[in-house]
Parts: sequence; C-alpha cells; structure tokens
Amino acid sequence: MGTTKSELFSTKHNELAVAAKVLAHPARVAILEHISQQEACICNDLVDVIGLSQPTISQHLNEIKKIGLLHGNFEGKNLCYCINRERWEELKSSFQKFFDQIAQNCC
Amino acid sequence: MGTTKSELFSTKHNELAVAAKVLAHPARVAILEHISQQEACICNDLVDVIGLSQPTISQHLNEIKKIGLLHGNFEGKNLCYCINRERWEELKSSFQKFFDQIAQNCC
DNA sequence: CTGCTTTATCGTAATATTGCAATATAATAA
DNA sequence: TTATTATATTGCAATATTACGATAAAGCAG
Repeated sequence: MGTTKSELFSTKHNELAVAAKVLAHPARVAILEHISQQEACICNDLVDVIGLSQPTISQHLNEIKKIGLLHGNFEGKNLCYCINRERWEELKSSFQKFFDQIAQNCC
Repeated sequence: MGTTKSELFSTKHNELAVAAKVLAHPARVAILEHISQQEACICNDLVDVIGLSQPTISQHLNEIKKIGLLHGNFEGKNLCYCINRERWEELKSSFQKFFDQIAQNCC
C-alpha cells in the first residue's frame, strides 16, 4: 500500500496526474514563474528568491526537469535554465483539454 | 520537516498548488471525467468503474470535495454528485492564466 | 596548484499520501 | 422491526514527499 495503483488508469489520466504533481507544490509554481520572468535564463538566485535551502531547490528543479519542462545547460557553474516551451505548450494543451471536456459534459 | 512551507509563498501560488494536488492522482482525474460523463449525476458505480476499494474512492471524493469541486446531495443512500461548474471554471481559468503567463515571458 | 562559488547528491527525519479491512451510519425495502 | 444497500469513518501499514545538513563535484579566479 501507499503506492498509487497506476496500472488501473489510462495513460492519459496517468500523464495528466504526473504533470499536475509537479505543479502541486507552491515552490515549483514559484520557480517556474521566476524562471519565466528572467531576461536571460540565468537563475542562480532561486535560493534567495524562493527562500528554501539550496538542496531543496535543487530537488524541486529536478522534479520539474523529470517531466521535461526544463531546458538548457545543466553542468558546471552558473547553470542556465530555461523552460522548454514545446513541452510547456504540450502540458498547457493537456490541461486545457481536460478542463474543457469536463465543462462540456457536466450535468 | 516533511511539511510544505506554505508561508513562504503567495496565496496565488499556494492555491494553484492545492488545486493541482487534487489533479495529481489518476483516480481523481478519472473520477472527475466519469462524473462529467453521467447523464444525471448519479454516480454509485465509481467503485466498479475505477477499480479501487469503496473506502479509497470515498477518500478521493473527499479530496475533490475539499476544493469545492463537487456539488449536490451528500447524505443518505444513492448520493448525487455533480461537478460544481462555477468552481470548475475558476480553476480552469487559474491554470490557463498560469500557463499563458509563463509562455509569454519565457526566454 | 589552492580557494571560492555554484549545483548535485547522500543520508536522514518529519510529515503526507495511498490503500484497504473493519466498522459505523443512514436511508430504503421487506 | 430487520435486512439490505450505499456511503463515511476509523485505524493502520506501506510508500512518497518535503526539507535540510553534510558533503561531493565541477568550474572559475587567483
């Protein structure tokens, strides 16, 4: 127990859930917003901006990376993170379709 | 530790995260979709449709209820659940704004 | 090279989530 | 009334998530 029984659900439902899980923490929402507001994609200030410890930020970034939402140069000093716009549009569309579909059918 | 430090984040970010958390489980995505596909809002078949135990379904419904997404008659036999369309539109718009805002600013 | 800065990883503790059996509750049927 | 059906609640076990200190790794500055 304690584990989600993913095998019971369709790929579509599982994928939406995985994407939603990434947005299900305010730090990750704030991180995405902050990255998007940078002129260039230099974001070594996330620790100060967000207010969580450096390892915690790194972990959150990793969760965002896992679903392909980050883009750029992942090695060395002064990392250069960007949002992967293609993937972003994909997720946007998945959520949009889900919200629209239910709004249409709902009693 | 182990607890999200909500006090570090804005209301907007926290609210989006709370909503996303509800969608962050495939059972809840499937439940919402199933409810929306019912002609009327009689949904005493969720246990069979989803394939999780009755207490587990009841718990998931409760999570969905908590953010105001369910609507209807919550007592007695033959519950009548509906999606609260007003709240649904609200959430839809929150996600939409979030996705749009970032797509606009992204480097 | 050495020291500094930046990010990643490890290890661990605290808390949250998921799931279900058992049981409770509440309405209807007989 | 008792039995049946439908949903909720309780209690618990397994697993996941969140957070951070310590440490490692990787690049730059001197």
